[in-house]
Amino acid sequence: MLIVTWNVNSLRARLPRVLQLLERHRPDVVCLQETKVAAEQFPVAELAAAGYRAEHHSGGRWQGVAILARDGLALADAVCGLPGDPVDSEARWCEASVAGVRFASAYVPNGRSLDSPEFPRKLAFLDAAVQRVRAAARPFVLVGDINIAPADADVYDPAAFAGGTHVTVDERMRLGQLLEAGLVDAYRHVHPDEQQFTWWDYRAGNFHKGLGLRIDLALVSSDLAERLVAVGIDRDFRKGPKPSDHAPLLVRLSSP
DNA sequence: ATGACCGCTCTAAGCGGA
Repeated sequence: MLIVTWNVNSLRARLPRVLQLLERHRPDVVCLQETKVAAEQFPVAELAAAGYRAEHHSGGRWQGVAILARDGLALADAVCGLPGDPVDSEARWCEASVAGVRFASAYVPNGRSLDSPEFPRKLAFLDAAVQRVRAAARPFVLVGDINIAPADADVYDPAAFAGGTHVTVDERMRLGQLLEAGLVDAYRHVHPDEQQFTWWDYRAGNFHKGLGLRIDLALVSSDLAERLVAVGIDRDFRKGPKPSDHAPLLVRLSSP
């Protein structure tokens, strides 16, 4: 099973690149974040023509998450929203089951700055995610733009991020709780020592300078971690015409 | 160099993103 997670920064603006990804990799499951599309504008027909069906939680101009399944795979039991998230007006979490695996596509709040009200809101979202993961049946896959760099090795310049979001003890403690709940950071599990990023600021030529963060994660339940065959980041999708500022993360599981 | 982008839209030198 090939699973992809990708923050597309607008599904409407990125549709050509999403279709390119579907054609190139033929993934079984694709979790999208920051679709930034109203429900009635979700490109159902275009995705169907490419051989995919979607469940989505769409919030209009901001946020938005989706789960796509390749034709022939059962896509069932979709649920929008994260129980326990104190903000229910933002589309940041959706779940669906594909081929017997429960998937959550998550777009964790950015947090903006440590003194912003958005920062405790980010922590509260993460607390709710921990509760959900503890309660969820296995096999379970939580993927998405988690907006936390797990370790300093996942940051191009840790000194530059000191005092900022994405690297604080408060955020990393909650990521640790997700792992303690039985999830495995699939990229780090397969690549214990490599430094690769999933996001690079559009500005300042940061992508071409290699200045990025690893903040898009695939967290798989331990029963699935045994089946990890390959985990990679397709940097080609950060290149070329109208790229997202995130690159897709690809996770391949062997057959059970 | 505390610079540089991109997509959204109540099209504003506005906001949010990370």
